[in-house]
Amino acid sequence: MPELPEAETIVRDLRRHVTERTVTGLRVIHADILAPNLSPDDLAHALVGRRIEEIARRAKNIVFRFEGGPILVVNLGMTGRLVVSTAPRASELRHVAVRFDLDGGDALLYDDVRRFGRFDLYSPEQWKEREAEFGVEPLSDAFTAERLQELTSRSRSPIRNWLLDQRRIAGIGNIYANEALFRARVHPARPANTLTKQEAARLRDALRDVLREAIEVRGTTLRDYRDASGEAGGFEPLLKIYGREGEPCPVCGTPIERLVLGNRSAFFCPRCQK
DNA sequence: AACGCGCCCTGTCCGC
DNA sequence: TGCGGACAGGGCGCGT
Repeated sequence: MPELPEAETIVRDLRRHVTERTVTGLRVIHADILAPNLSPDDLAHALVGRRIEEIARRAKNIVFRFEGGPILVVNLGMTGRLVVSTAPRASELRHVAVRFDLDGGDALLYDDVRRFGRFDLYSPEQWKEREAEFGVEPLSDAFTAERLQELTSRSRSPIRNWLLDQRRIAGIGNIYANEALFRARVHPARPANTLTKQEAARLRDALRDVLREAIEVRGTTLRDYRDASGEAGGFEPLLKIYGREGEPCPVCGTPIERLVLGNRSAFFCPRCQK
């Protein structure tokens, strides 16, 4: 997915549309997106008749807190969408996996072509435990240059791979990892523990800048991502490096190159990124 | 224990 | 027009 900015956009949209609403019915069309220990009946029993009290984001997850305690955590995988049924674009959904009927007559739809997404149900205690496994939120005050330097110093992984591990920094995916490394002028294959203090500081700032800018324009749509109204995000034209193999580097004009790290593409300028 | 890899699944695009 | 292969915002479980 949907990385941090896209999940954040959806959370903000859903807060307006479905907070304080009660789930009056629930239909699971594709049960394979449910966690292995979770049946459609379990989900319905836990949530039907309950009011959504709060919607939040943690890493790339969308967290629904229901009255009385149950917490539904939705990870959108690569192609998951959460769209309100009254949006004009809702009729374009072709792969609805779960439908939440809401008081008032409309519904919240979960659509997912590839079905890599996942629904998990937790008690507050269980979620507290699970949540602790995620790393620092990059937009929080806790994410300082010193913290990043300290974290990177303990790994020899290529920095692009390192950034994708949700247990270290939460919410970074392949697009924003590549964009931030370009802005920080750090080569994606650099072992994490070789970053200098200055490079770590630049990377910290670059991550925060790119995530904030992407949230500002409601995320990046390459193919599948949509907000809660079914609309595309606006950051794709603002990508400087991701998906731009062969195009001139926007800084120096050198053709952008692609390499594969850990089975995923990394894009970089061979001249700007050391 | 940390890291890399293959896999889950469907759709699209590109070259032949 | 059809077909095979590569590739896609993620994350888990496995083996080393």
